[in-house]
Amino acid sequence: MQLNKKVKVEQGAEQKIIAAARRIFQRKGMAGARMEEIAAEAGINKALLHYYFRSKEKLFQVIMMEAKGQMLGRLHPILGSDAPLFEKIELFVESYISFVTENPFLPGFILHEINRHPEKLVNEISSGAKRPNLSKFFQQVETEIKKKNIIAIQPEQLFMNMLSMCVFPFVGRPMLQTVLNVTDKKFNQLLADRKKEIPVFIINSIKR
Amino acid sequence: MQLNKKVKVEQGAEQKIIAAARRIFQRKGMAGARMEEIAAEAGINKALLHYYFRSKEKLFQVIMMEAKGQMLGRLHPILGSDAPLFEKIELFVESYISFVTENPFLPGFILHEINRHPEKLVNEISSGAKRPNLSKFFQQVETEIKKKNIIAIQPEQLFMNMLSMCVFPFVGRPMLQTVLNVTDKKFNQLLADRKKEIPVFIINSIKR
DNA sequence: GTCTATAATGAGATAGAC
DNA sequence: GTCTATCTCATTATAGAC
Repeated sequence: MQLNKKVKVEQGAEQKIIAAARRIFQRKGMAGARMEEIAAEAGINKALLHYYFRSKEKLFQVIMMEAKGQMLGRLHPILGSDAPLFEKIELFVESYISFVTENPFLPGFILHEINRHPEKLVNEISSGAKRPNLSKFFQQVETEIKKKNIIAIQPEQLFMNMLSMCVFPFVGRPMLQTVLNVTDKKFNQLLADRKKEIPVFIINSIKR
Repeated sequence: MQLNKKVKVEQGAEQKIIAAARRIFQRKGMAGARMEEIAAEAGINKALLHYYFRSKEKLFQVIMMEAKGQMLGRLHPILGSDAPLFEKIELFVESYISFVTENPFLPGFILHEINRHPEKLVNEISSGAKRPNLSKFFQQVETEIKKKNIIAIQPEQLFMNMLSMCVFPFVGRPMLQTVLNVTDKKFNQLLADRKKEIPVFIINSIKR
């Protein structure tokens, strides 16, 4: 009895569609993506898209839900952990940059789509992923300030700085690379270096 | 002889169109924008758009060129000036945040559109604005490192950190505001505070 | 210059054969 | 399940009156 014979290497049509839709939607957004293009990318026919996912909107929802879950799902496990503050910062930066390196279009995609629909609040966060909770991290920051281990800083500002430095270089890559006038290779190296550089930069800034 | 009688308050159709196109394109992107919508926003007729600008593509080019010029044009005058490094950082952050506060959708717009067209290199930078030149700034950083006034840091990393912290909170506002769970008012306050907070954060980090 | 009406095209969705 | 052919509608673009 050999079940799932072709599941591994040669994925089913549904999975091929999702993979293709992910690539196209993330690069071009809902409005810019074409069902035709997604079908081609998946190596199948346009009609088949509608067979598996009734409409473009439905297919988009699948991709968007997955995306939000990935972006926000990483926050809580790390920031809510019991690791000491400096270690936590290192873990967070390392983890987030690794993730975005694998999914460079994901942040820009989410942000663009949210801007397009100011009405739909972001609150339906992946309608399943637990709402990110930063309170643990914030408390930790406050505690370290009281203990005079770090300088006074609003935890919100610290978090913004951290996330900004991790994510923006990916979202803004084309602009940055042009302005810095560096090759792909060199830019990739800069990005990789940031896993170590950002924690140092942050900790230098806040420690007493 | 009163020339330009109505130029001030009541702008001509062409200017009304550009202003409307700016708002719509920046929020929804090329693919998401509708000529109908731009016409309505400008308080005129759809056909008139085509009278002034032959096509949607042409109108888009106008807006995009302006946008790139604004984003990149601010770099050189500040970073290329003769101000001392720390002062320059303060000036840059102050100026860039002020500008993005006035044009919150501009960075996301440019970044999204560049992603949609990986083919067209960004090199045609506003086809008129002088190519941003960071060499002065970079030299200054190197000098201060040699003089042991600041710690060793790659100038590129410093610049990325600076720009990231200034721009990302605007691009990622919806996400950040959800995660931080704060009101519009509070978030605006955080953004305003950053004009002072970021320079302190950066200088704390790099100064010896 | 500005409008209304309409043509032309692009793209999502469905029908029906295999 | 998968395809080809087709329908339908939204949207860009033009024609032509005023």
